[in-house]
Amino acid sequence: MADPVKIPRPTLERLPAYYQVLIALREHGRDYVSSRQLGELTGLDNSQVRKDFNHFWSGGRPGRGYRVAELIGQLEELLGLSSTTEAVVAGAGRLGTALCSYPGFSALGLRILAAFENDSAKIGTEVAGVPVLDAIKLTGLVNRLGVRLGIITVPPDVAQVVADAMVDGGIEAIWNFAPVALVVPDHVIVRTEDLAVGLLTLSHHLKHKENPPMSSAQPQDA
Amino acid sequence: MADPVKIPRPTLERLPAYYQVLIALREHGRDYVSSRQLGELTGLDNSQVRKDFNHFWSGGRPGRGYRVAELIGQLEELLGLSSTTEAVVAGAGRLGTALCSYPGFSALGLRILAAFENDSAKIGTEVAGVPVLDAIKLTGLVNRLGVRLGIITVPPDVAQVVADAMVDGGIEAIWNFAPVALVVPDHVIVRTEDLAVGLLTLSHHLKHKENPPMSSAQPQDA
DNA sequence: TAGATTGTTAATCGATTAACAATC
DNA sequence: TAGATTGTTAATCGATTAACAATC
Repeated sequence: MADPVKIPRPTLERLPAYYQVLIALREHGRDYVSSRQLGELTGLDNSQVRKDFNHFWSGGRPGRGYRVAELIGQLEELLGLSSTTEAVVAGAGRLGTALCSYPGFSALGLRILAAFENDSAKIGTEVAGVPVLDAIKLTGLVNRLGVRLGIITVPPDVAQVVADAMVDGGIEAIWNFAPVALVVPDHVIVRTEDLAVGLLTLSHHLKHKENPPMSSAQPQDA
Repeated sequence: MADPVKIPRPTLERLPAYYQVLIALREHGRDYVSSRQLGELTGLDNSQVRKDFNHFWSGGRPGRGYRVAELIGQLEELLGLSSTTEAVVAGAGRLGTALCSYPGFSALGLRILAAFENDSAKIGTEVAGVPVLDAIKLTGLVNRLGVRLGIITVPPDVAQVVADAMVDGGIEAIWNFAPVALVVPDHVIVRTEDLAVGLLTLSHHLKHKENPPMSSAQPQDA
């Protein structure tokens, strides 16, 4: 396991894009891919592609490029896709259920064990095979099963309470979809997925029509 | 309107956080706020807070700070919140309907006019007051109403087709929730909201438990 | 006035891009 | 071998942080 890998955040956030492109390349039967091709496919500089990979791996073959299967394996190892991550969802509203049934997650190694709700009408039902349980059971179940990741899709005003319950149960990472800054102990990591950021970025660009925001990649065919 | 404002992306992405905190401060009846307080509330450096604001406004009062109401007004103007942005959603699945009923959007000036679907069972229904229409009508309606923003929540394999239909209708900005890189003309801006990025970032951190990802702000009370 | 906090310049830090010798 | 592409160092660029005179 010994893994002192320290990846810069910008690099880390680009890795999923490489991963998706590589999966597609593998499906097309491609054996090797060069940093230049990968750069075209993701809209990134080829020099940056090489630099990104070299943060965790230097297995490219000069003159040939990277072996697709090998690179995928490295990324899966690094990103934790080689093992399953179990998670619980707090909130079985529209967003919560959308996440429970999001098809891409299983391929990314995410397994949602249960959703938690206050609304008694929903308790006892199932969403896409995920049982909806009473919110008061959250801490206990998380603790008992040793779940490390909690996903929050409840309204903003109760998000902190839910986060506290998760932390009590031993959750180590929180994926927060409520637009609030959560207060958690230092050992717990939080990633807030604030839709307002995306929306406001777009409406700002719409208003001052000029340079585009991120991810306007111009992929070409492989 | 004359607005040659050129805001660096990192700054632009922090503005929504300031905005949310400011709204909360206004509700608490606060008149003034300093860059130091704002920094504590958002987890950012106070120097950075001032620098961010000075990209578009230098209306702070030395010795006092920023007038909350005034700053909110500036942000609303800059981010395009002072006017409504009309949008359509392609895909009335769980994620599409979740977005249609997302309560925070109206406060951000977003108005979803319609959702579009292929599934005839859903066509003709309503989601949170938003009519679900036949997908073949997308281009026509977008064109007729002059809608500028399109939101894509369809499965990855049809996302490009949907994007093309939007572009044909005259859409200028696409908020893409499908994990694919869309190919669009230069004048159309795309923001892809890829959940894989968030998930993989978290699972990576979980695996190599170390420094936390973004937005672990430690807000204090105002 | 004295104290606080701004706007802005300068110093630091880190990330991106360019360049190229090493090597398949 | 000749051609291609890597890994890595150096150069550039831009963003963050520190510092402070101006000013309310």
